[in-house]
Amino acid sequence: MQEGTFMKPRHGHISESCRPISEILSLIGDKWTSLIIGRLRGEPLRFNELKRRVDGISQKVLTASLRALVRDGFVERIEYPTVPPSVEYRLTPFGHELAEPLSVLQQFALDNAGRMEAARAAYDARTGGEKPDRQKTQPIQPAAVP
Amino acid sequence: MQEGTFMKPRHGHISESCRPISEILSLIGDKWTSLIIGRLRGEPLRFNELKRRVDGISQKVLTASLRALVRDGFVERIEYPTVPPSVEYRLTPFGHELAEPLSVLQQFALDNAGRMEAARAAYDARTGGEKPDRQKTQPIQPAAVP
DNA sequence: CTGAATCCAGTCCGATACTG
DNA sequence: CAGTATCGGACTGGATTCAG
Repeated sequence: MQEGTFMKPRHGHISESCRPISEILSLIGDKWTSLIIGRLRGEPLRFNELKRRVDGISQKVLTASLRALVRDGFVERIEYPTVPPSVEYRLTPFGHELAEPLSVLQQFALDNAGRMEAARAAYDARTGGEKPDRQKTQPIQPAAVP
Repeated sequence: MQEGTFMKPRHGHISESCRPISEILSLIGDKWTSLIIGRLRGEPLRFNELKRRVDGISQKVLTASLRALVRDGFVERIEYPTVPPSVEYRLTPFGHELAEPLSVLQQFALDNAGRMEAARAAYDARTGGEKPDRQKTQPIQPAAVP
C-alpha cells in the first residue's frame, strides 16, 4: 500500500505561495483523469461501463483516479447493494464546474492540432533533421459526447 | 541522450482516435510548463530571469521545457549574440492563445482551493481517519500578473 | 550567461492474478 | 461486477558537474 493506492503527488516541494494551482494541474495533467471527467459529463456511469468507454485504462488506474476525484469532491460514488455489486460514478456540481474550463482546453487542443504539428515539423527541419528522442505521443479519445 | 533531452511523452499508447488532447494535457500537466507560460505572459524574459521567477525549477528542466514549448510553437527563442550570451524567451501569438484558457483553469483552482480542501477533509473523516498515502501537494506560485 | 551531460531517487502505470 | 495486491519497466525531475 504505497503506490497505486492514491496517486497524484507529482508536484513536489516548491516555494511558499499558492499550492492549489499545482493540484488542479497535476490532476488534469495525468494520463487519464481528464478523460474520465470528459466521459462522465452528460451521464453517470458504472465502473465497467466507464472502463469500456475510456478504453485502454487499467482497472488499477481507473480505481485510483476515481478515488482521487471522489476525495477532491469532483465525483460522487453511489453504491447500490444489489446482488452483483453495482457502483455508479457521477460528476458532482463541483465536478461539472471543473469540466467546463477543462473542455475549453480540450477543444483548443483539437482545434490547433494542425498548428502544433506544423510547428514541430518546422522546428525539426530547422534543427537539421536531428530528431529529438521525444517519443511520439500516442492518440487518445476525443473530448466526450458519447 | 535519452532522458533530459526532450521530455513530455507521459501519455503512452492508447486507442486510435484523437492524440492532440493528450499532448496539450501532458504539456500543461507537467510540473512546471504551465507556470513558465504564466510567467511569460506580459513580458519576455531571459533564461536566468525566468529561472529566478519560477523559483525552484532546475535549469535542466527549464531548458527542456522551453525547448518543448519552442518546438510546439508556443514560445519564441531569440538569441542575441552579445558577449555574455543573452537569450530571450517570449510567448508567440499561439502561446498567448494557449495561455488564456490555461489561466482560466488556474483561476478556477485559486477560487476553489477551499472547496477542494474541505472535500478532502470530509472524505478523510468519512473513511475513518485512515489517511491515504497521497502526498500533500506542495505550494506553487500564483498565476502570473507581474 | 546559457546550456549539455550524468547520476539517481521517486512516480506512473500496464499486466497479471486473486477476492467478495 | 467492482475492486485489491504485486511485479516491473518507463519516465520525471533534482543535484551536480562540465562547456561555449
